[in-house]
Amino acid sequence: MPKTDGDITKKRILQVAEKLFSEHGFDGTGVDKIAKAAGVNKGSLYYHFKDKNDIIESLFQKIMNEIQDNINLLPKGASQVKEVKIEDKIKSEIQYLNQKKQILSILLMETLKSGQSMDSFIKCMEMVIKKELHFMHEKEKVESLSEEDLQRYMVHEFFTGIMPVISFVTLKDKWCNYFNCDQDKVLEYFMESFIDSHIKSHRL
Amino acid sequence: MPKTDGDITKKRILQVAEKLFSEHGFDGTGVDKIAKAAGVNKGSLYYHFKDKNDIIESLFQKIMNEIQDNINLLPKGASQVKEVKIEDKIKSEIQYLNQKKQILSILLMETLKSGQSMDSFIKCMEMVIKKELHFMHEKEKVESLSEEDLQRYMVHEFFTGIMPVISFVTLKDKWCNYFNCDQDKVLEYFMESFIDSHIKSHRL
Amino acid sequence: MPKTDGDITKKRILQVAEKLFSEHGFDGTGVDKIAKAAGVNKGSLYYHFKDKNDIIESLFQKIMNEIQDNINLLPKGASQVKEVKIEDKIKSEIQYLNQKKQILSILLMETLKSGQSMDSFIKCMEMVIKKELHFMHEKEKVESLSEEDLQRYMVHEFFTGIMPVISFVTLKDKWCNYFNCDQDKVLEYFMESFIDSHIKSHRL
Amino acid sequence: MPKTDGDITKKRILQVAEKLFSEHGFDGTGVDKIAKAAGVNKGSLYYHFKDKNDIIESLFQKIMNEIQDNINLLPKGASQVKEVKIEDKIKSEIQYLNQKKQILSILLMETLKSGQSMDSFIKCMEMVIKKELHFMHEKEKVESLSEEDLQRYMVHEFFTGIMPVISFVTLKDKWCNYFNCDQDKVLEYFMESFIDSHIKSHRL
DNA sequence: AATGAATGAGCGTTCATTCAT
DNA sequence: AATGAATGAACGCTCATTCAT
Repeated sequence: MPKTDGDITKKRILQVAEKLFSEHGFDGTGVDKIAKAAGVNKGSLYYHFKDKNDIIESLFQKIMNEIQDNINLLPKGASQVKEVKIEDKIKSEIQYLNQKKQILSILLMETLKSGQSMDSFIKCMEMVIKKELHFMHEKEKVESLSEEDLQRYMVHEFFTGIMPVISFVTLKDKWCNYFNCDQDKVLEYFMESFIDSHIKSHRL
Repeated sequence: MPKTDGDITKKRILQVAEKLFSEHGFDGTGVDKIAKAAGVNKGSLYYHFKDKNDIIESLFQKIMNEIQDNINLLPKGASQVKEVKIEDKIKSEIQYLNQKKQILSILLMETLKSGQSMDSFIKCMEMVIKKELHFMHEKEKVESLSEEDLQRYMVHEFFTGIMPVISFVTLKDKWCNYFNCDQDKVLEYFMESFIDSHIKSHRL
Repeated sequence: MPKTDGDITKKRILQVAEKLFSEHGFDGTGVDKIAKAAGVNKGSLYYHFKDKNDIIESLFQKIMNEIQDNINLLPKGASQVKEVKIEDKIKSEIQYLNQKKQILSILLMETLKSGQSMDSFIKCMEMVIKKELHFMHEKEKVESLSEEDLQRYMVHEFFTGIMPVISFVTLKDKWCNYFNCDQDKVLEYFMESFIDSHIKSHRL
Repeated sequence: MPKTDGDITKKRILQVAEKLFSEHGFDGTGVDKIAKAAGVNKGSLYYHFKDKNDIIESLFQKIMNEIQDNINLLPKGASQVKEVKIEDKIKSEIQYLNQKKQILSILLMETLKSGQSMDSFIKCMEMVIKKELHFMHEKEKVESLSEEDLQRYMVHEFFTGIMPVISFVTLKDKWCNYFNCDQDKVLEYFMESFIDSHIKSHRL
């Protein structure tokens, strides 16, 4: 009985799967539970996705496409880099990644498994860093970078720029819960720290 | 220090479990596989551990105890903070965490699951940071810190100090594989970055 | 003779189903695979056939009808029994059955299942034998046969006449593959054997 | 709760599986049904067999071994070929194969599927024919046969000797049911036919 | 301390079938 | 006449766990 459009069903499955995977991990989430939570029959789920892996891969593809297409880390209202205060820029970046924290958790969890060749998290973050790079500097400058300088830049941005922020958005809830402290305070502390460490290192 | 056969078996199970959990995640690793890889009977495994959870919890306890007891981040040969060059100190820290990267991956993976109350990774890192804090400063100074300053310090150390390093040790293999680059080079780049960002922020 | 699109679709489904059933058995062939291989929608398949069983039954009906209507075991060109050399007659019989080997395999497989009441293979072969009987002898002679003599004849023809030939057409490919030998050679050997055994028994 | 010996369980599973496979085919028989019929848990079944295929393969192995080891087609009491009347020899052969009709049906059904590389039925019958060959003739004579003569012999024995008998034991129940006739009568008719055709061809 | 056997619930997946459009 | 979507039962198989020996 096709009461609903197929694409809507597919979207609902993806939404629910993203939530459940981020809550219990990929292996910890049964297909039954996804189907039930999405309000669809298990067989129907397999009409839309060839297997369980296809679900997580669709999720990966979705975030990749979104980064590729939509990313714009400027705060709303601003249209040029120079107009923006660094604090606002970071805040808006954190805000964006915070919206994506579910899929980011999943990506990170899966990439941490050393026994499989998954590297979507790195691939994804590579895109983010390169987008940012092209966004902040003139084309010629970027293209004149040596392979080695690029790697140096990537390592720097990934491990001391991206990872603190990703850790923050994916772990801040548990952090606040564990230390029984206020989310806003922690955000404030994190901003200070991040500016003092990673951001300062840019300006030198 | 295992004296009986039973303790040896138990130790072997834990070793194997740590390896497998870090490779395929907790939920991705079956008890059968642990038993087979450890060369013990499945029933025997249940003689030593009450259930699968007991295995991972033993692993957590083990790393906690180790941090509590053994941690000494001074490079070999040095006995006082001032004698040590900051580069050597970081290197020795990375070396130590690198040895523990399996259990750290597991801890991080499990803590990333937002749907369960696991926070061992945070608890563990709290211990590391506090050890370090007491190690670097005089007792009175530490105890005179306000609750707020402590949190500020914790946030700073965790997100911009610990997390870059943990990310590095747990992801460097995949990073090098993905970018097809040399481990030593990446370590060098990371050290530079880390000193330039987190470490510089200490000295200001 | 299909005049409408629907009949063409139906025919294509039957063709594909015959192929797939003979390759993987009835239970080993999914409706999805038939539909996909036939290039039709699964729902469409259920428009033409009420269920999966209906497909195989249509196949059975088709071969029954064909035997009833078309069978003519005389080699082309000949119009009377006496004109035909026995070797040619057998060859043309084998040729005919060889064309039908797919459906024959299916019939045989299904009839071998002792747990269900299917006996289409026997029914089908009964028709073949009786056709042959009427074809070779005068009507009165045939009708004068006692019930017992008929059974004796049927048993003889089925088990020592039909079954060797059916076995040959349905298994010769695997035979040649297994013994790594030439199809033509095997046909030659079979012809000799068959003439020496079953056919000789006719003439005595 | 290991109340019964493992080997007994395994044997019971094989027994039941043989029955069910011969009744409904391999694909037509669910693992659940085997387990239930054998009175064991499904999980237990998978303790003894690595997968469903392993069950059928064990069955194949069993009949192979049996043919290899035990086959003795002489009627009880006789110890030499010459002492035995041909009728008795055939009868005892039919009797033996009749005991094995379940596995023979399975073998034949599976080998009839042209889409898979299974040829156990042929392999099995090859063994039977070769055993028989060595049994009937002196060693030197057998070994002096040319490759071609051997193939000729194999084809002859398989298609006009073995297949009629196999067909008889596997289909006689359905035959009698279909024609509503007596098993003993049909056996009698078959014996006559078989002697008149295949057996006569030996003596010429 | 260890083993082999068993258990039942759940896994991911495919099945034959239905039906509104 | 055909399609896409859905359904629920069943599939083959693995899971964590138990227990008599």
